[in-house]
Amino acid sequence: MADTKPRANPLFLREEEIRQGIELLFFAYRDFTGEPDAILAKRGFGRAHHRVIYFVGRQPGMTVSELLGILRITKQSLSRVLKQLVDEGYIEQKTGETDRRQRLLHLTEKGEALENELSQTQRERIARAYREAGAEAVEGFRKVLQGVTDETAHFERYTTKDGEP
Amino acid sequence: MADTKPRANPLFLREEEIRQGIELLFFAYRDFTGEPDAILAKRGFGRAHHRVIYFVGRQPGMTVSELLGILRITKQSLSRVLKQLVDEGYIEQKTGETDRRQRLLHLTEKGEALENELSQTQRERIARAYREAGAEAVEGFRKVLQGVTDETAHFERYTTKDGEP
DNA sequence: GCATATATGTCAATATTGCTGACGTATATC
DNA sequence: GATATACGTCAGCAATATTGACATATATGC
Repeated sequence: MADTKPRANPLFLREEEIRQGIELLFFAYRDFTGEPDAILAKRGFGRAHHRVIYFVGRQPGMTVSELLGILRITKQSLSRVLKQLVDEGYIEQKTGETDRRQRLLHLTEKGEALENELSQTQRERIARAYREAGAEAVEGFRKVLQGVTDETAHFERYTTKDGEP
Repeated sequence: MADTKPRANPLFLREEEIRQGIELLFFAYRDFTGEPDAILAKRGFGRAHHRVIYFVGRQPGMTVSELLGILRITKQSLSRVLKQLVDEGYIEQKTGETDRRQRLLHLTEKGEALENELSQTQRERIARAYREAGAEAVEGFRKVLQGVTDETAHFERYTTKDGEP
């Protein structure tokens, strides 16, 4: 199993390469969430609040069901953070016009301000990484991460929406 | 702020591109941790146990301090999961020879078996994504994720260690 | 050799975020 | 009118993180 001559065993290199990928994901995610977490903590919020604010900001008028599908958590879990965000004036719920059972989610001004503050650190981080790596690398980054992601359900519908704004 | 003609505003496209990066990271990480989480749940473990087992398997003989530096959690948090893993026979602690205060961490056979089972799903996922995306894309993926990661401390030391096995 | 620093462990209290199960209300649909 | 769907809520439980305080063993500097 343990070959001491790395050059002699291409499978070892492959394994090493793959494990580097695993670790890159871990470290990148760890550092990526660090700064927003600190901002959130000041307001008594956590990462779950960030996710809700982010996706509602991304797709205003989103329904609760759609959000649940993206986050892949239970409605009880979502309900807790969503209620807080509504109660504290970050998110508004508007009754759906075609289907009055729906509660369409929107950021308030206060919510938008927080969204901006939170995602700014992340946007800067990504922008810097993109700039330093170059356009070609960015395309590779996208291809690989798409491949890592499950090709199912909401993600597809959600991400292919960029065609028509 | 809201330009309705996307083509006319290159900054809008850039923003869109960057937000896609944010989302790719979120979705990839979400799906990447899904399978191991299910395996862990059967043994009464969580994601934190996985991280410990993974990194100890990656660098046998690692100290507790080094592990803390990688995970960036408090020693109390680590202590809880580490104690469980030691008590249940997944990890062994050996007193350091040069520094007897250290408790060098190693996987037992049982620990290696679990490590393998857990990371296999992730290795397969990464391997598939790499295969489908191609070598050049992989290089881009690495460049960008390195850029997203903080260039500090333990990560550097840890990842540049692959030169001498 | 003594003071101090470091590596590690532990107890206690608290917060966030996830889960399951059960139940309720409003609205749509067949 | 029966049934399904969208959403909300109460209650309890578990995993993971935090802070703060304190303890032990060993290393290191003077």
